[in-house]
Amino acid sequence: MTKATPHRRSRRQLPTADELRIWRDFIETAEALRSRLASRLQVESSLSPSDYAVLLALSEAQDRQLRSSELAAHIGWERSRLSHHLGRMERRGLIRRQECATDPRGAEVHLTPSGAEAFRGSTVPHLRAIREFFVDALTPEQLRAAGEIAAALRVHLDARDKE
Amino acid sequence: MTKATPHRRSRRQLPTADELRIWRDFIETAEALRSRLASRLQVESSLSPSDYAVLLALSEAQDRQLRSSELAAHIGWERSRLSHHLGRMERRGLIRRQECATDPRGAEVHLTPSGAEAFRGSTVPHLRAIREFFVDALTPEQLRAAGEIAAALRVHLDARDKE
DNA sequence: GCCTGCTAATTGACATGTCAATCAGGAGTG
DNA sequence: CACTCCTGATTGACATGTCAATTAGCAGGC
Repeated sequence: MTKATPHRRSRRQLPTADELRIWRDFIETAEALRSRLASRLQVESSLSPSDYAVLLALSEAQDRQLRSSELAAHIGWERSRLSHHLGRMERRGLIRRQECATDPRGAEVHLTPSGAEAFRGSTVPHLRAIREFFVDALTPEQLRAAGEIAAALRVHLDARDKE
Repeated sequence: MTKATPHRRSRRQLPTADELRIWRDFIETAEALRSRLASRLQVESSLSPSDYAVLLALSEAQDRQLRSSELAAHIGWERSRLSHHLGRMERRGLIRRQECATDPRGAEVHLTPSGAEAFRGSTVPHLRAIREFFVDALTPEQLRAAGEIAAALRVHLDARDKE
């Protein structure tokens, strides 16, 4: 698409060395954060961030249960990813799947008592790790800027989805 | 949380709802960016970002070869991850491993002509995607702030490594 | 020469993720 | 009802990553 020219840099050019360096710092740091948080949580609660996201959504849900597709939409996962992950979580006794009453094709995902317990136990360590690794590293202005940057990137990505 | 806080927030407290929202936006957006870039590159060049990182390091190396451990240090990977990845890349003909002349334990990783070719072909699409998904989404001030945020997070993480 | 311990790298088992294919049950149309 | 298409969800094959164990060779002390 030939777009009206931006007032800023030309959109056709490749990134400068500076821009590239920032990109690498940004993406590698985010990756390092993710991996650090994951290994911390693994030790402190035997849950991965993915487990946590699933359990969080279920905990907040009406009756502690959700249709599989609602759950997927809520946490923004592809269906097959969720299916595989639920299979693993079910084997570990964190959740249970049962046939949906209203639609025989569907599955209801239920939080088990053991899953609820694991979730409770991991909440504080999880939040503490986020503060420690992320919030404490930034000044209040940087934190605000981080939120704005994430929002801008998200909007831009979503916009490009539809084109 | 009603807190008459000093200049900085107390380090013991859990994150506020705002802080938590920013964290989630940040980490999920970074993840979305990574995945978007990966699938774009897969289509345009049949290389993953990991492949690209390995090929980039080798391309810049003296004689287009590196000791396996130097390569790992250069791109910041664990050894076993690199070993597995090199195995896959070797099967695809992108690199070649051969015994190191000076230390029989070591391996030299060489860029093959086919690997060099794949790398050349993927450079422009790669850079273009970075501009499109990342640089173009941000104002110059946001871009600068992103660099500073990444640096601050990195420093903080590294500092916590040593404690 | 023989231990002991260190370093380089690989391996195996397993967790996680993607993609394409599949299965089963609606739902609309003739 | 028969046909076709859509939707909900799972599955299998395979790519990727982590962790712990293993293989192999170097190096120092005795």
